[in-house]
Amino acid sequence: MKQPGGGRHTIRDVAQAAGVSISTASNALNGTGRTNPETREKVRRIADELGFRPNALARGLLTRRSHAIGMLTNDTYGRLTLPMAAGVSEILVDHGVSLFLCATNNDPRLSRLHLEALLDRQVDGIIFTATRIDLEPPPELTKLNIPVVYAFAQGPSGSVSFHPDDAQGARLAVQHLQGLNRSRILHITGEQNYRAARIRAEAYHEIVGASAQVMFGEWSEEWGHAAIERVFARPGPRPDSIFCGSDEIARGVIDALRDRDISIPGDIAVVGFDNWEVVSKQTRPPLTTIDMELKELGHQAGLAILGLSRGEKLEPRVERLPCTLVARGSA
Amino acid sequence: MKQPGGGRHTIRDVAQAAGVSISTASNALNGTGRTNPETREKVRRIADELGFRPNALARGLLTRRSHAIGMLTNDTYGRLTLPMAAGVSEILVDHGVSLFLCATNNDPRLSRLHLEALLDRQVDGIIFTATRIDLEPPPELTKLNIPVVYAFAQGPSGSVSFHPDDAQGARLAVQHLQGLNRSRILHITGEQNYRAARIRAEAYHEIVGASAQVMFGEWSEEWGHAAIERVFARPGPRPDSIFCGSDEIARGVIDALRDRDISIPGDIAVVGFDNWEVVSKQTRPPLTTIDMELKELGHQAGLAILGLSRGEKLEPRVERLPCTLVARGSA
DNA sequence: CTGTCATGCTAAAACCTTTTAGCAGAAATA
DNA sequence: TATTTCTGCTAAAAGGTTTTAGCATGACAG
Repeated sequence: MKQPGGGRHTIRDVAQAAGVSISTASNALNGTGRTNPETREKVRRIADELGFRPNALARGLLTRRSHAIGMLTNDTYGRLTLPMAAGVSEILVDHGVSLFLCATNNDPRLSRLHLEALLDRQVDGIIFTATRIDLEPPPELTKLNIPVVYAFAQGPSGSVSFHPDDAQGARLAVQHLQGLNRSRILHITGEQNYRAARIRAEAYHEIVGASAQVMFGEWSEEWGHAAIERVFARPGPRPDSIFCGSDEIARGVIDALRDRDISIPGDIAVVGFDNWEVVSKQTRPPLTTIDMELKELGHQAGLAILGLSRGEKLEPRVERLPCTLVARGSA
Repeated sequence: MKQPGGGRHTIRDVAQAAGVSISTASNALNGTGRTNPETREKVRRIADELGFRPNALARGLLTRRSHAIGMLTNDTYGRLTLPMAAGVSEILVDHGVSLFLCATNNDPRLSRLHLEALLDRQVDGIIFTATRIDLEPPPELTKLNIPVVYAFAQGPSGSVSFHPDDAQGARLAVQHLQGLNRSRILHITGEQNYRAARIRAEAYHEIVGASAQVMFGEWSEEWGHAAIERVFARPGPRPDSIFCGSDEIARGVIDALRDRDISIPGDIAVVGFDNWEVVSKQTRPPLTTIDMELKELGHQAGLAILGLSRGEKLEPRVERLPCTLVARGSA
């Protein structure tokens, strides 16, 4: 039933087969204009039989809406970007919108290349994501005359951005430990120049008060080890619980504690941050941790860009989405 | 300098500003037709000044090449799919081709939805990827009249597909252990109904010969633990080295061996499979493992689909790309 | 019987680009 | 001088869709 040209049926074919004009066919299919119900049904039936699907390029050219949006991501597909991308895509697909994925790999040249390609393709909007929360998005983005949404990344003032609520997540963790009657809560986290690390540490500090003690380091399992070593090397009372800045750090911490035959959570309870299942489900005992709900964050970003691309006005804001606590064995 | 319509400059604007016709402008910019060098330079200069970039939709409509390709992926962005996607994208971007990422999540409805969207957008080709190597690709794919390439997934006969060379990877691992004078090599791997697991086990068997011993199980750290437990529970000689089917399994194995105060690699050498750095760099000692070169696999798939989309004929084949061994501390 | 209006349809323009065919004028050839 | 060839350009068509303006037809009101 395909055309000899190897291509697909066009609306011409539908119109011809139905014995109407192209415009009537278009109107019938889209429910626009005035059409006799009978004609409409007939056209639709025939379009169905022919397997007609409109050419998105032609449609986009005319309507100036490509029904595609671009996602510019910073890192080579880290574990943070991806659940978000899945969330975004999940929302878009049901609205007939497709997703261009552009990995910029932190390379400005690639960044520009991808951005230009997206503009050439008349994308309806762009989602900018960065793993390193403190990295500034490329300034070109702000001058665009298509909507931009920032996810997990700091947008310029006047923009819409979505973040996990790091402070609330930290409070969740600490309060969970306090609920277990722990009072000497230590916080072992990643690099201080990460905004997320600072926000979490601050929230922790506010709740715990004077006894607060923060150890900044790296976002690695190794640092978890090293930190425990340091804690046990010095005199004074031991913590009865540890709030870790990432699951990887928590894994290092737990392994180091096990090496010292400390019982978890009996002697020391441990809470992580990320709910990266490949880590958190594999520690012994399994890790109680904070989930940043990245997929939901993707949903929100997707909905936002969808609305903006339709011309809806969204008030500029930094939306902080609540984290949840996933209780497993370690606390 | 932008048009009042909020849009971008069109080739009209360029032609007008240069005082030539649209066709001359097009010819000058694309180097087609016969153009006076002077005119050509002038047009190009003006296009540059105006920041003109051709509308990809209009161009695609006419040339019937959208310069976009779709990547249909099975899983919600697992660690296998993503390095490949990065590799694909890396190749494409330099040819001005963009990548639609479609996560089908193993849902046939989503699969169809994404596929239709891709066809509507006139993509120049599709790359199909599946994490579970034994999953059949949707049969719709075979009837398409645009090129399809399979990566990490079994294509139907007559198709082009790319895989890591599992057999060669397994041989690499075993021969490395033999080079360390290990003779009692045990193979702990994942589910037997994975083709990759069977291929690797077979290659291992061929080299090791009579002393071969394969333990199939799950692709998890836990199974690594359990397997070691089982090995140490039974009588008879212990292995002097273990070839694991994945880094996660290897991690479980190493942890279990450490718990028993077995020295690694002194008493038992361990080799993994995947080179998933977040695991392999964090074991103690760091894991010697097989890298499947997924990014390179992505490169190859990208080049293949690019060629096919240009009308080049590629002979149908299953290409197996060599794995490499990454030596760290564990063997 | 004339004028107004609603209905159902269509022709044509528009979106932006590439490409084909062809037109003048100049230069080269016969 | 008359013809051909080359050069540099342009008008127009094409690609597939949506949308605007308008055309008959028939119903209805005055």
